[in-house]
Amino acid sequence: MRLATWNVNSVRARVDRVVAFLERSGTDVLAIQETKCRDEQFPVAAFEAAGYEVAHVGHSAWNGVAIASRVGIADVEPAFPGQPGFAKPAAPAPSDADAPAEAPADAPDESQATLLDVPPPVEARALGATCGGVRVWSLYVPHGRAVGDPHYAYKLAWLEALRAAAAGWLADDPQAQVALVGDWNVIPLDSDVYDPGAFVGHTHVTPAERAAFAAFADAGYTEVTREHLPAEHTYTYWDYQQLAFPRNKGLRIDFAYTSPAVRRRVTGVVIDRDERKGKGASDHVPVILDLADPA
DNA sequence: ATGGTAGAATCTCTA
Repeated sequence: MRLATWNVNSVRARVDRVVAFLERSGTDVLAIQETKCRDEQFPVAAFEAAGYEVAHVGHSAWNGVAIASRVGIADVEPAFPGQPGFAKPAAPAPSDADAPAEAPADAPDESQATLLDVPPPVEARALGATCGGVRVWSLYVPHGRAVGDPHYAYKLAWLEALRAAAAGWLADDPQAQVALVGDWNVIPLDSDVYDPGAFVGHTHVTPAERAAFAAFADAGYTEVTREHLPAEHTYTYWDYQQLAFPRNKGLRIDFAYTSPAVRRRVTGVVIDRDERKGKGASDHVPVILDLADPA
């Protein structure tokens, strides 16, 4: 079975390219990130015409994750258990000068009540489905924006919650076939970035992010793309700006953590670097795993 | 020349 993951940066803008990739590569299951559309906007027909079923979760023009499969798609979950939402920081309390003088002192504070009563919205960043016997999770880890930004704490909490869920799946069944694939928005090693100096003080490289990423190994998972492609400066993403791709100023941020039962089946990994070429490319390229039949 | 790209809810946000 051929299992791939690809942050496509808008599935509507790139549907022809994505379907062409599926057909050219012979991919059976594709985990897609950054679809940038709502469910009803997803171009399902083009995938179905090529022989793939699609599961998708998307709430807006941001985020959005999907799985396309030609080997079945079952038990779809639009989030992982315990997936945190992003809570906007509370607005600063109005000063005395701003408060209306006639407001009764015991008036209920509705904004505070809303913050307490409504859980933060869970973003469309994780979708699970069982395809060809493998529990596949298409993951779009929060970017973090900047160290110290509320989105940075959210990113760390999101990764830790995913790790806890994934550890639970293996505890329930040590033989479980699980693949956690996608855009992790973490640069695990200095050799995964064109110039570590360019990321000093930036997200993606902080010890906390790297520890959150490495914790999946402690939970029993193996990052099989590095296992099969250990060469330094093997990138999966090149920024659109500043001629990053022609200059090969890339990042390695798309990975596949697998359970032991899947790890044993991996016979090869390919990063489809050529997919970054030409007009209309995503800024990420597909990462492809070949899996032998289960023992 | 102090930007530079791309996609989307485009008098601007996100990456």
